[in-house]
Amino acid sequence: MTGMRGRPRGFDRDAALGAAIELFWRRGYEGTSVSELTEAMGIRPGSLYAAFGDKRALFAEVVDTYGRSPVGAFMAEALAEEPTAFGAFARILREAADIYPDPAHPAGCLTISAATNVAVQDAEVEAFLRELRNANVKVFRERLRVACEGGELPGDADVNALAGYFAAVIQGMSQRARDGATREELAQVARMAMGAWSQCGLTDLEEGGGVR
Amino acid sequence: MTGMRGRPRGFDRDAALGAAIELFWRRGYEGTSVSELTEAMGIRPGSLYAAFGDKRALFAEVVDTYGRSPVGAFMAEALAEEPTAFGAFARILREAADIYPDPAHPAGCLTISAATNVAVQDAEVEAFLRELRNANVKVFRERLRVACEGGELPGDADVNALAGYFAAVIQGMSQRARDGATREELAQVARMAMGAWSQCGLTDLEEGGGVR
DNA sequence: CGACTTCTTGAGCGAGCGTTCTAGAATGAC
DNA sequence: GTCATTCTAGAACGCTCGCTCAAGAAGTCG
Repeated sequence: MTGMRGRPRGFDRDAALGAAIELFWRRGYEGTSVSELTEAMGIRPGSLYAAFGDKRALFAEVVDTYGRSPVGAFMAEALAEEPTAFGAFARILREAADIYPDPAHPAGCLTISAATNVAVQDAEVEAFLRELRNANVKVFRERLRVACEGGELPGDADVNALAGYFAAVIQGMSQRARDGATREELAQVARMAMGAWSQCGLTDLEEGGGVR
Repeated sequence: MTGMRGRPRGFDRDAALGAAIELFWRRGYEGTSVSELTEAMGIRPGSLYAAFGDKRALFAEVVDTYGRSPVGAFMAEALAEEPTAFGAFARILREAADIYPDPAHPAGCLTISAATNVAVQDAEVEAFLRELRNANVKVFRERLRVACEGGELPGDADVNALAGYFAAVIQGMSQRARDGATREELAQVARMAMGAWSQCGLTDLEEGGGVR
């Protein structure tokens, strides 16, 4: 009962997982086939299923591992470390503009890209992805609520709308990065997006005529 | 050489196309199988291939038809009809908040949903979808350029960034609608998004310390 | 040394994919 | 009527999918 018994694994599990991350990041959940995975990971299907379960479980582990990586966790870190909500969201947008187009890895955010995928047949995976999306919005909302209670935002600020707004912008930045937007363009988008901060759902700029 | 020869078509082509639109709108390109299509359209595969070509051609026709429909053309109409760029984009956002969550049809924008799909295996379809996305940004950019030349915007306004910004927000609104966001939430998002207008890439709100 | 356990290999499973084929049915032209 | 043409119905094509299985290889145990 000392060392583990049986034939030892013949490949580096972490390296194989890294290859899976890269592949899922680039091509999404359903866009990546098991045979592509086994080829990229350098193993045979039997080994994949023995080491990771099935494709769904592997994807879940990929998302989890990515979320703990420096690139994947930058939002959570900003929300936790910045003293003000304004500082946190400004930093998130600024860093997203740096990270998303970085050629060192596939463009955009793995989580957002995977979660944005609308072609998912598998109902369980679809629910999983929807949870990923809404979890992000929920975290934003919570941070904004704290800002309201702390007095940084007016007590009647619409945290729902602000959270939805930032989620939308960030997701859009990820997609724009995938479509080839440069770091400079994304930085500008980030700067403009923070312009909404001064509004907080208070100002009413309805104008331009009553079409519809 | 008078009437068309051969056995006449036994189904309503427009109605069948409408069913295909509904299906592609809900489930995306790759999420919709030909057998699902034939069932929803009430025809057999042979009839589908005879009338529409193949799945790709059918999808292209779906996108085109949707783009000419009132719901699909609201952006182009706003850009063409509103005298100011501000009015056009404000109207686009306002109408998107109305249309995207409308339960009369699948949530969000067919074009954006389909184009956002990252799981597309077929390289040609992927290129087609990318073009759809970038065409939108391009149209925005052009309208903003006109606004610069007309004096509505400062001549050195960053039309690239503004166009990318609005594209990102609108895409995010479509996705939020698909995730169940209400008309009210989207209307708030739209209002906030227009707050960026006053900036036009001039203001610099870099602050919050030099983390990163 | 076996006995036991675990991993690897490679073939192959059933199901679904997009698509095509064959037969026959329904029309206009002559 | 007969022919050419066009559509319909249904079976089936080849392919890929995610996944499994049987056999053997490579270790730790006693």
